[in-house]
Amino acid sequence: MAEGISGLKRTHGCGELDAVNQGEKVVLMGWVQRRRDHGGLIFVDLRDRSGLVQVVFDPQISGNYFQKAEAVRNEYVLAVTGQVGIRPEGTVNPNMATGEIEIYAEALHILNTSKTPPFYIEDGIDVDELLRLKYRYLDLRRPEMQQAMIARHKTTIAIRTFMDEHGFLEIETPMLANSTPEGARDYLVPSRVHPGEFYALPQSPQQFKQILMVAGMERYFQVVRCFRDEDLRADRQPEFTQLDIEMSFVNRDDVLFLMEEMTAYLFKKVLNVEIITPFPRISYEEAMNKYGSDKPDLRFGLELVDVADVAAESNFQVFKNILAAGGQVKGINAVGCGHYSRKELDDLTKMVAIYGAKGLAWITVEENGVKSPIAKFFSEDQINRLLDRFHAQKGDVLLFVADKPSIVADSLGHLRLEIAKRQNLIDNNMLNFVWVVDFPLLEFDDEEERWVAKHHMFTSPRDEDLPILETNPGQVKAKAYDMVLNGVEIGGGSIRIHQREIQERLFNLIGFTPEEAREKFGFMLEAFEYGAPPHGGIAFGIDRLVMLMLKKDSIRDVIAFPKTQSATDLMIKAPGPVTPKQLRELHIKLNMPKK
RNA sequence: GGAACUGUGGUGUAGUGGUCUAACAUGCCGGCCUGUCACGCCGGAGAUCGCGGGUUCAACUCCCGUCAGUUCCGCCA
Repeated sequence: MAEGISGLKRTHGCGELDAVNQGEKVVLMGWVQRRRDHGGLIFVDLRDRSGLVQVVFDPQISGNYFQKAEAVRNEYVLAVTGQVGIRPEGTVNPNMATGEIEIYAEALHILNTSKTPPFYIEDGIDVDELLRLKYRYLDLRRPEMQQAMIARHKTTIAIRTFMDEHGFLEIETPMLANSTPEGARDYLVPSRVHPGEFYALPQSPQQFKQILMVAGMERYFQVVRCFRDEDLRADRQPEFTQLDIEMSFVNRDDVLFLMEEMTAYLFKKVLNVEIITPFPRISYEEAMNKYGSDKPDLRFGLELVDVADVAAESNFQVFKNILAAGGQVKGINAVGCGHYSRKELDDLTKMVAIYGAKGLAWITVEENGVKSPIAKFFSEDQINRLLDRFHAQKGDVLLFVADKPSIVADSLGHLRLEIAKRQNLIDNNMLNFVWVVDFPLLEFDDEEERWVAKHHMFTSPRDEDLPILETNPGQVKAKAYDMVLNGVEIGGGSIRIHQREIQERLFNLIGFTPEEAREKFGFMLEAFEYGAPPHGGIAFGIDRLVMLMLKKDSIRDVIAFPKTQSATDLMIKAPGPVTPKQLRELHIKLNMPKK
């Protein structure tokens, strides 16, 4: 049934046509979106990447091709030859970009037939993710997915243009690299030539880009795939694309200013949106204190407020005990949630329990006074001070969590987001950029009982903190920075260590023996002795960036072939078994758990 | 490693222990129709209710296990 394309040359995209093309003879090629057979007249909406156009089969004009059009079904691939015409009075479709015109078909070639697809190819479908991923080639035919791929393409093109214009070189770094200590699990690749040895797919080209600075490349970037063998989330895939950047002879602000300029350029090029620069900066400490998060969403208020002083004066033993043990008592004002039922408050309690909070105390502000299970532990004056501090009005409810600082921040930080969502406090059209700076260099890992790098171990401490590096590691701040958009971390980087002596001190601090340091990073320590320039950089998550640009909820919607939460590809069925021969060549013997 | 939600014709859903011999919409197939655009009208086909076990006189429905998808916690320098 399918016919060849011989002698036919496509003249236009379906969506490119317009009233100005009236009278033109065109050849269109595309897929059948829908067929409406009226017996004596057949309409076919033909779709290609550019859009839709209505094709009319009329026996007077189409002759024998009319009978052929009767056999056409959804997703058939057609070549239509015909004339562009203005639609008759009263038949214009204002919902269609090409609704003023239609194509009077003079010839029809069926280039291919199609089975009935498992789901209809249109935007806004409500279909199981499993089906979409199994039939990804059909899912990707949907206009919104095509738009996502186009936006992604525009983003990377704009990145390359901007970087080129600012003196950056795109340099490729190896995919087959080494497993590194710290950080995420590596994807390993067995070496056939070196039995028992493995490459690792890069989690990021961190070391290579720093070596490129030592190598005098001065300004490097790369749009690069990175791999992390960790569990997935809506915004985390095992392989993801990073815009990796490194620059020599710069300080922190040089990097921040240039990256703001680049971000504004991208949003202008891709979305035609003006971004105001410079972006506000907020310290890690302030972000954690006010928003309970190192990636605060500043599109709304609902700041966290410390009430330790009032709690300490009260008779509420639960709060007092936690404070005595070094904990915090903080709260937020859930504005307008005063009507919440006991059940709704219990649901919020369950929500904060996810983040480790053992309870949620509440004070509801009513017409005359407050209602609260904990009010009896507070004097009237103490209650009034609390209400003042939160600017609480009638109809509000104050929500408190008392626990160790990390749990208070985590639970109230998420509660803040939840209340904002419920109360519709988030303007979906707002683009709120912020730099989070002055991260701690290190954090203490309770499990391993040692200091670990918060960003990574090549991040430079602030110069003024160098003297206390060994004596008070917890107080040392890093020359690190994250770019946050609407509460999502889209980029992170730092000024790096470029001196062997400081790098060795850091390795030592995080518990590397000199032997381990030499074994894993000897090449870097050595390179630093050959005139390493001061340098720093940043890496952006392109998937997340495009996701936010397009207001999608998952990076899967901006990745052509993403994986499911269990890290499988449902279309190609990866991962899969390999043959015994392949295993033998790799000197690998499987040791599977017995079922 | 853990928690929650979901799984019923191709698709999306309804059905919470017994006329369920599984309903509705859409899609699909056939017929009619020259201005539709989610075309309309008439007719038809299509489901061992994810899989395995258990409880019960009786299970789509309750219980246990398991698989898959999603969201989240841990994890993600």
